Amino acid sequence: MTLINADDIGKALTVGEVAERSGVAVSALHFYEKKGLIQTWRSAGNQRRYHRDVLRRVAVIKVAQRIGIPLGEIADALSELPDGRSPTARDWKRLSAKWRGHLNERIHDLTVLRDQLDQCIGCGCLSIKACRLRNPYDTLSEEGPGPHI
Amino acid sequence: MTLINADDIGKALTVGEVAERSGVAVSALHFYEKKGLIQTWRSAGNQRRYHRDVLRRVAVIKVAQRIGIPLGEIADALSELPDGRSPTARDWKRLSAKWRGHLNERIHDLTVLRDQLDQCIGCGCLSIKACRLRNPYDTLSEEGPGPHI
DNA sequence: CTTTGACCTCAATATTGGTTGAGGTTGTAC
DNA sequence: GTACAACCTCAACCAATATTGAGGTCAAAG
Repeated sequence: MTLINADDIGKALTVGEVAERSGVAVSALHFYEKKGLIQTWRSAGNQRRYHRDVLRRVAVIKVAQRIGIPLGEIADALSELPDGRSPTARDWKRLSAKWRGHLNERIHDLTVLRDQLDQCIGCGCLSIKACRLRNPYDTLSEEGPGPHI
Repeated sequence: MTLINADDIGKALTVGEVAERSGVAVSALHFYEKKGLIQTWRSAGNQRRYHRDVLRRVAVIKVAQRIGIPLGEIADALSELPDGRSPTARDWKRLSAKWRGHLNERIHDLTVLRDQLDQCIGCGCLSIKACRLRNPYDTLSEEGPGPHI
C-alpha cells in the first residue's frame, strides 16, 4: 500500500521553499531564472511559483558548477531538455554523460600538472631553465607572446 | 670554458621584455605589481625595471593559478620568500610542496565527483531521491540552508 | 483588521582577474 | 634632432556569479 503525500505531489513551491530545499539562496534562484536556467510562473499576487522539477534542475546546476561548467553552458545544456514534459532519467543521463567528458579532462589536466610539480619538488627545477613547468614561456618566446606548446 | 652572456646576467629587464619572455601581458604585470606579487624599481625616467628573478616568480604565479590558487593566496605565499636575496631551489620547493596539497585535494574532489556521476549515469539517479549527488540539499534541509556533509 | 514575514523589482555593489583607452613622457634608431 | 615605439598613470570597463538594499506589496496568523 502506497500513501501519497499531498505535500510531495502536485503542489507548487514558493521561492523560499525551493531555496530551503535546494540549499540555494533566493537571490540565486532569481538570478538563475533571469539567466534562463529555471522557469517559474506567477501567482495571482505576482509571486513566483515553482514546479517540483526545479529541485532536480537546481541540483543538476550545482553539480555542473562543481564540474566547472559556466552557467551559460549549463543553460544551453538544460535548454535541450524536452519542452513540456518532465525530464526522464534518460534525459538526465544524457546530460551527465556529456559533462563527464569535461570532468575527465579537468582531472587529467590537473594530474599532469601534479606530476610535473612532483618533478619540480624532487629536483628544485623551478629554479632551472629546463623545467617543463616554467620553460614554455621563456625559450619559445621567439614565436611571439603568450603560452606555447 | 664557460662564456657568460652579458644579455643574461645582471641586466635589468623592461616590462616589455618580461611580458614577452613570460607570456604575460604588460597590463597583467602592472596588475601583479599592484597586488604585491612582484617588485620593480624605476629608471631615471620612471620606467619599471625588473630583476631577472621576476621571470621565475611569474612562472610560479602561473603554475599556482593553474592549480587554482587565487592571487591573494599566491601573494601571501610569495611574501614568505626570503627578503633581500634571490630564492633558492629549496625556497621554491617549499612553495611547490605546499601547493601540491591543494592540487591533490582538488583532484580528489573531482575524482569523487566523477565516481558519483558515473553512478548517476549508470542508474539515472539524478532523478531519484537517494542520489548522493543531489540529495544533500534536500533531505538534510532541516539543518538549515546551504550544503551539508 | 492589523501585523509580520515572505515576497516583489530594480539598481548598486562585491570579487576575481584582468584589459582598454586617453592623454602624456621616454628612449632609441636613423 | 626628430620620429616612433615603448613606456607612464589613472580611470573605466569587461565577464562571471552572485548579494545587498531601498522601497513597496502580499498573505496568513492572531
